[in-house]
Amino acid sequence: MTTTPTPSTAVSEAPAAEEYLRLDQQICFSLHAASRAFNGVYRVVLKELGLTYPQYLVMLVLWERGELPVKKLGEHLRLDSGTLSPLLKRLEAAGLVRRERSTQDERSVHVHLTDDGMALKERALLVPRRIAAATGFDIAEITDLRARLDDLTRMLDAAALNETPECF
Amino acid sequence: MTTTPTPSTAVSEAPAAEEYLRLDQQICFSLHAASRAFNGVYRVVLKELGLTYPQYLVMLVLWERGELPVKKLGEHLRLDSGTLSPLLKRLEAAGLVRRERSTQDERSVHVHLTDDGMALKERALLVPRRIAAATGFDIAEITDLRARLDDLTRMLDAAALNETPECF
DNA sequence: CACAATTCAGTTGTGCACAACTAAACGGGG
DNA sequence: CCCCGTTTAGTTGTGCACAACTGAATTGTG
Repeated sequence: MTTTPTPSTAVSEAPAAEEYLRLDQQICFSLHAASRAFNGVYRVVLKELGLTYPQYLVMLVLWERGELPVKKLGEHLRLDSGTLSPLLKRLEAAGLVRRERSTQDERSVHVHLTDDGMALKERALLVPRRIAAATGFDIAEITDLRARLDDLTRMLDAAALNETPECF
Repeated sequence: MTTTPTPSTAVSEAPAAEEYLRLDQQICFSLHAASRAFNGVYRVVLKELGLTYPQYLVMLVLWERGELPVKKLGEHLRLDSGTLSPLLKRLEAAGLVRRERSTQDERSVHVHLTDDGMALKERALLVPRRIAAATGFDIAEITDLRARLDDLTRMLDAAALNETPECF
């Protein structure tokens, strides 16, 4: 195992490909694991608010922007109606939002906060500090990591569209 | 932004908390979105191998380590049996792995690669380069990002265990 | 106006993540 | 040897992600 650290002018290119496979294992696994670890901490912190992590993301957008059609909500969160429709129904069942079909355009459904939904924001204000404390990162580190992740997302989304059939 | 690094004796603490909420929205959303974007690119690339992204992660471990009990596989991937059991059944149904109960310890189930499973590695060797091309990041950037994400995961896992009930 | 294409939310089906639980097998202490 | 706590997979139930589809409303074009 791992017999050739620097293949250089080796007789076959197989070792290089194997190393790529190992690196790939590392980066894709790291991102996957970090996302799930993050999710796990939020799960604990949000439990007392009665929210899941994706529900919290939806509430964050609504707290900041007030009221939005499902379509816009999906654009902000990079989620489609297949995910949002049942999630919003659960938030509505919990009494945090109301969904009302627009009178101007009956195709679209506008999501409003209820009084309970707005009130929940006060309790949610404590969440970010608990999360920040859990990461142990300072503001600069968090901001930098965020920028890097957003770059990554942009690149990946662009690549998914092009679907680069021939890159080598 | 970040106008009040130390709120101290301010007249009201609302603005600082709101900013934290906004920053929180940014970082938790960024990680969530990056993970899903990554997943999406893998989904496209792995489609021709007939693998999902989590199935690919399992195969990567098996390609590198050969044969493992479910328990060890779960430790490597940070996944429990509730996720792995049905996933492994699907891989077995696809003819890529075999699951066999250990004769030494009948509680544990060992996961082996089949010939098809081993053969699939050859086709998978092309995957990492296609992903790397999609990110547009060079090796150094990927390695750095990976290190940062692993730090984050470690911190979050540690915090989840302590569950820091009073941090402020 | 009529009709085709588009937009929007919702539904269905598949797979993953995880908590909570079950059941079988193991292993050590009386 | 037997009991009891532990370990290990597996099952069940809930929720999210997403592809593929449906159906209603809207818009553009002849």
